[in-house]
Amino acid sequence: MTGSSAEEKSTEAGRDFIRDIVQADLAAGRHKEVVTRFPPEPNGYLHIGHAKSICLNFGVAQEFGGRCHLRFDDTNPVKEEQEFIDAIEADVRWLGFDWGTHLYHASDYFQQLYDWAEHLIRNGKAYVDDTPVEEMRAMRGTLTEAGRPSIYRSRSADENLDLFRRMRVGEFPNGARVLRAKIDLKNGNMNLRDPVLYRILHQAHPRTGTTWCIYPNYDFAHGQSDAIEHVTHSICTLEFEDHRPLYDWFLDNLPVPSRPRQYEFARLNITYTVLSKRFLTGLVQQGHVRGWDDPRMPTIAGLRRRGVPAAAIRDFVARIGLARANSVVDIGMLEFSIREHLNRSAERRMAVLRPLKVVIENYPEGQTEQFDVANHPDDPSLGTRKVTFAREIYVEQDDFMEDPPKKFFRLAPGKEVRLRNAYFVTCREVVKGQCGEVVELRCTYDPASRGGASPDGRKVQATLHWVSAAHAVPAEVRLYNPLFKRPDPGAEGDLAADLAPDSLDVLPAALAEPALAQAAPGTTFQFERLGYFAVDPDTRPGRLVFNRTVGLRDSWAKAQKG
RNA sequence: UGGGGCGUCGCCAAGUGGCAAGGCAUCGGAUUUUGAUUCCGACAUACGGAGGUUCGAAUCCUCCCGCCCCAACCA
Repeated sequence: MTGSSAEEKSTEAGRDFIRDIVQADLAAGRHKEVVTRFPPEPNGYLHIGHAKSICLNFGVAQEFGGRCHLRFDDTNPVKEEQEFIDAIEADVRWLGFDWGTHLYHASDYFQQLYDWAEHLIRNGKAYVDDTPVEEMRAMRGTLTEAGRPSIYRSRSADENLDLFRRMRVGEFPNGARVLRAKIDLKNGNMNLRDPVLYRILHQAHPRTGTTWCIYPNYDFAHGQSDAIEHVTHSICTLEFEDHRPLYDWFLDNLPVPSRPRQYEFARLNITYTVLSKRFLTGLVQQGHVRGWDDPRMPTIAGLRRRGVPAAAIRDFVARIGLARANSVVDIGMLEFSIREHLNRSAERRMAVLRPLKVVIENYPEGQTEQFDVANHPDDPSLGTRKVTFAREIYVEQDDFMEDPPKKFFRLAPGKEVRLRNAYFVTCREVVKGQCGEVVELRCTYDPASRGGASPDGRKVQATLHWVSAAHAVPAEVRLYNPLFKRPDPGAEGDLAADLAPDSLDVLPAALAEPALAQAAPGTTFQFERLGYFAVDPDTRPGRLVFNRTVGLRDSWAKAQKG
């Protein structure tokens, strides 16, 4: 990892309230070692919001010499799948974190949790309730009205035990009964109004198979799992704040081996982006995107395929900070971190997205020559490559205007520009097609400007990228725009209505310099003057496919719009 | 009208009684064979509002306003 990234600074000085708490706890001797955990539910792919949590949990453990567990919160087999488990592990690793031997699953603790449930029952703190779902919901009351007890609330411990055991062995169908904690039906906190602990689910589990037909829910599993693993700081997002009293209630009423504490932080939101697993799942299932790893997706897999370096994600997370206030981060922040890393690491190449043919009339027919070109302007260690020049080349359509405005520096009739690393050329003639469209430029070059140097000190206003017509290799280039057409998707109530129709723009006839022909999937380059592009896994021999990770900053384009 | 949180520059975010960090964005300017990068400079008399305590308040107190979360046998 290089340089002055926010990521590194954060390990030195960057404080946040979580790290303050951990440090204070360690200093006070409350724990001899900090233990955190990242607890994904394997019901979808990880997204950049999870990356914030991953960086936090693994980061804190790393910084304070503790450890971070990867624990799957796999308590709901109707939604969870092995594919997601595998993808999550791969994504966390790719992000650069290592849980060592500390891979756990809530399902590892099913027996212990079950025993603890019986413990509550024996102590009169849990009961089996036969009330149908609808009715139970109604009896829980509302935000302003207290709940009412079910007629089953006063069952004896023995009867509850008997019923619960029969639930376990599969005597009852789904939904017939649940196990509930007996807490306080009048509490202002809905989570304390006798929450459900176990439900009957005749459903095979990815890990425990058909061993169980009753499953604990989140509240009954999470805190106890933390306690079993001796997690010291259980960090989650704000919406779980109301669950903390319940989290603590279980720890208070069960013979758990340790006493973890829950802390909450504000989840990540990004403009033009939706970070809701439920919605992302819908995009995939309804075919709005090509899959979980579609480069338009804010998933870790999508960002990776798009060409975003893991270090850029970590850097982004470090830059946005951590707090308890809800906030929406400008997508530009993410783009900044991406450019920051790619600018340093990506080798430069030339590629033309929308080719416009140029014939250099005074360049001898059949002649070619090669230039040695630096792979990186600021990093000689990245070496050089050969770039072939010839009489017929292609430039970018955007780099020519027949009738340019005052500040347009690029090619225009009679104008001279530099071809990057090659020669100065002057546009002499514009060749048009049937409909008056520009199909070709006839130019002349100045042999004295070889290599792009100014022969007599004269200036050109622009330097253009180009490829040799005879040597370039064809490529498909995929440009991505935000998935949503407004910065606050869903603000009007309908997320789907805010989906942008033009989030994918495929350019099938791009041309890349030959040095790109063998580029391996996953590699990222800067196409000079255009942006950063990653080789897509769809690439096959003879068929290059690139994803635009992010464009270069473009003050010209900005001025045009303004 | 219940419970739990949160409000500091356009966007993140430090600050926890002593005279408002930093980053992104933006706007100038320098350098430049990428209108990129880099570099320099500008950018909150002001901390949701109103009172109060204090020599002194974003930081303490009171009231008010606004926003978010909670009524799954999801997590």
